[in-house]
Amino acid sequence: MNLFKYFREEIIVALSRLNLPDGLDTGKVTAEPPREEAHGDVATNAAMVLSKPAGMKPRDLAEALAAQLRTHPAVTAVEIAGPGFINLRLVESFWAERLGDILRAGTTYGDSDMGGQRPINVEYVSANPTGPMHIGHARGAVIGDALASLLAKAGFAVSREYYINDAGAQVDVLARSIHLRYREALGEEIGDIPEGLYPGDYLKPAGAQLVTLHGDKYQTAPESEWLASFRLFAVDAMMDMIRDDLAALGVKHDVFTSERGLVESGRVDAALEFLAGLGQVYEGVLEPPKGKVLDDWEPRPQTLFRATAFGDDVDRPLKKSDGSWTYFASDIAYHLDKFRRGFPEMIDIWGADHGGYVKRMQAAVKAVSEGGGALDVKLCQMVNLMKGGQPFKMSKRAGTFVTLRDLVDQVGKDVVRFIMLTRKNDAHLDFDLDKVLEQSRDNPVFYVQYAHARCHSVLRHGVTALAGADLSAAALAAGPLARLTDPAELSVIKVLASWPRLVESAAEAHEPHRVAFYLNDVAAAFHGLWNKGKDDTQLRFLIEGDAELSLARMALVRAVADVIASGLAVFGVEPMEEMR
RNA sequence: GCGCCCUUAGCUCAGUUGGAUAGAGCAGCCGCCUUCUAAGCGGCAGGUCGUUGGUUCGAAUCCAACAGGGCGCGCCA
Repeated sequence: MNLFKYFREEIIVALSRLNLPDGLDTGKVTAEPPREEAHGDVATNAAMVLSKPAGMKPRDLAEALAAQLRTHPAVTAVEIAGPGFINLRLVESFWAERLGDILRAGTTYGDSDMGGQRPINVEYVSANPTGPMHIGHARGAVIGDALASLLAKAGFAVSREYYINDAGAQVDVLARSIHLRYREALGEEIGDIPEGLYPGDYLKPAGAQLVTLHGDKYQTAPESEWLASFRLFAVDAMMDMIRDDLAALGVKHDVFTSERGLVESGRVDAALEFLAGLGQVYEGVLEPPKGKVLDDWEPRPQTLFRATAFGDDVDRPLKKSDGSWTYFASDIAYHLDKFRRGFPEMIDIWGADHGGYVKRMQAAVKAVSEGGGALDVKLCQMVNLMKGGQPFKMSKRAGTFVTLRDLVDQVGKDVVRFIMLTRKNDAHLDFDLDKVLEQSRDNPVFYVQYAHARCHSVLRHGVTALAGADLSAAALAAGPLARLTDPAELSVIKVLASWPRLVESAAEAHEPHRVAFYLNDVAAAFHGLWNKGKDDTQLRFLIEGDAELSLARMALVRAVADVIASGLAVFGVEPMEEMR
C-alpha cells in the first residue's frame, strides 16, 4: 500500500463532498510526506491548486476540506499551514497496521500494481562481442538489471534484452585477430600483433580451439575461405565469455538478439522498406557539419531517414557507400522488432559517449511505431576507478586489472552492484577499491548491510531472551504492535512505510539509484534507534520483564530487515545476516 | 558552429517530478562504550542552489539568454 496514493484518493473523495464546481480537475492535487516531520504525516496542496478553479480563497477551501478530512478514522489531526497546505497527522494504530503489512509481505513489501503488468523492454549491456567486459560496461549492466527488477516490482512485465552487435566491420577484425591466434597455436611465430587487430591474450584459447577443430587446414588459406566461419566461432566464443562475466556479476537477460541475424533474415530490409513505405526514406545530400573540419568531405547522395520530421537535428544515413546497412539501420530494425513483439515502452541503457545518438533513435522509434512507441535512453557516465582516494591507473603491464571479472573477484559482485547504483546514471561515479571494502559509515554497502546484520543479531538474541515465543513474521504481525508508541519507533515505521511510494516513484522515473539512497535512510533510522537504547534503556529492543513490548520491538526489527532485504533484492544484492 | 548532459556546504553527492526554514556523508570542532556488534550514534559550524531575466499563490526544480565543465557531430558500433 502506497499510503500517500491512498490519502490522495481520500482527499479527492473528501473534495467531492464539498460544494465545488463540477468537473474540477484534481490532477494537480498531491499527497506527499511533508519535508518537516513536525508538519505531520501527509501534506496536500489541494487547497492551493484548486482555489482558483473553485473560485475560493485558498484558506476557505482549506478550512472546508480540513473539516471533511477530520472525519477520516485514520486522521487524528488536521492543520492548515503556510500558503494553504493541509497537514494530516495519523493515528498510531495506522502505523501499527503498516508494520503488520510489512511483516506479512516480507521482501515482497513494496510490490506495486502500478505497471498493471504492461510490457516494458529494457535493453542493457549490449557490449560489442570483441572482448571481455570492462568496468564501464559494469555500470550499464547493473543499472539496467536493477532498473528491470525495479520495474518488475512496480508491476510491469519486463523483458531484459541484449543486442549483439555482430554484423559490423569490427567482427571481421575479430575474426582476423583470432586467425592470427590460430596460426600462433599451430606453432607460428606471430611477433607483435599488427595495428588494427585486437591484441588481447583472451583470444588465445579460441585460437587453440580452432586448431582442435580444423587442424592446420586454414593456416595459409585465403581469408575468403575462413572469414565467415571464424567470425561465427569468434563471436560465439566472445559471447560465452561475456555471458560468464555477466553471470559473475549476477546479471541476466531474457532475450539476446543478433544484429547479423536481423540482417541475414531480411528483417532489416523489411524494416527499412516499411519505413520507406511511410514516406520517411529518401535519397539526398547532407550538408557538411559546421565547425568541425572534415578534410575528406565530399557531398554525395545517400539513403537518408527523415529524422528531422521527428525531432532530430539532421536526417540520418541508412546505407554505407558499399551498399550495406549502417548500424543505425539495423538498430531501427531491432527497435521495430521490439515494438512488434509487444513493447510500446522501451528503455535503452547506453554509455554517455553515445549521447549524440539518442535523438535519432527516438525519432526512429516514433516513426516506425507510427507514434505508438516510446523510447527512453538512460546514459551512463564514466566510472573513475580509485584506490585510497587517488585515481587508479590501469595497466596491463603492471598487472593491475582491467576487466569486470577482475573487479568482481577483488571486491565481490554485491559490492560492485551496490556501488554502481549509488549515483544517478548521468553523474560521474568514483569507485574506490579500498573504500568499498572499508567497514565504516562512508561505505554505503557496509552501512546498509550492517544495519541488516544488526537486525538479525537482535533477533538472535530475541530467540534466547524470549525463549518459547513465536518470532515468525506471521506471529509478530499479529502481536501487540500498539505497544510501539515512542516517537523514535514511530519514525522508523514511517520510513519503512514510505517504501511502496519510493518504489513507484523510482520506477516511474526510471531511476534505480533512489533505492540506494532510501536504503541508506532506513539504515540510518535503524542505527539511530539502536543508539537511543544506549542513552535510554527503556528504548532497547529487549526489555527484561516486558515480553509483550519486547515482542512488539522484535516485529519492528524484523520489519527493518525485511525492507532492507526488499530493497537489496531490487539491486540483486544478498543481504548479510552477520558481518564477521 | 550545432545538439545533448552537468554546475547545490571546503570535498563527494541527495533533493520525493513546482511546495513550507534547501538536506546527507566526509573533512573540522564537542560529546556518547561495566550494555543486544562504538564496524555505530548525537550535537556545533558550514549555502547568492553557476549568473541574469521570465512563467505563478510558490522555482534548486519549468522557460530564455549567458558563463564554466563533459560527450558527440556523413558511410564506427
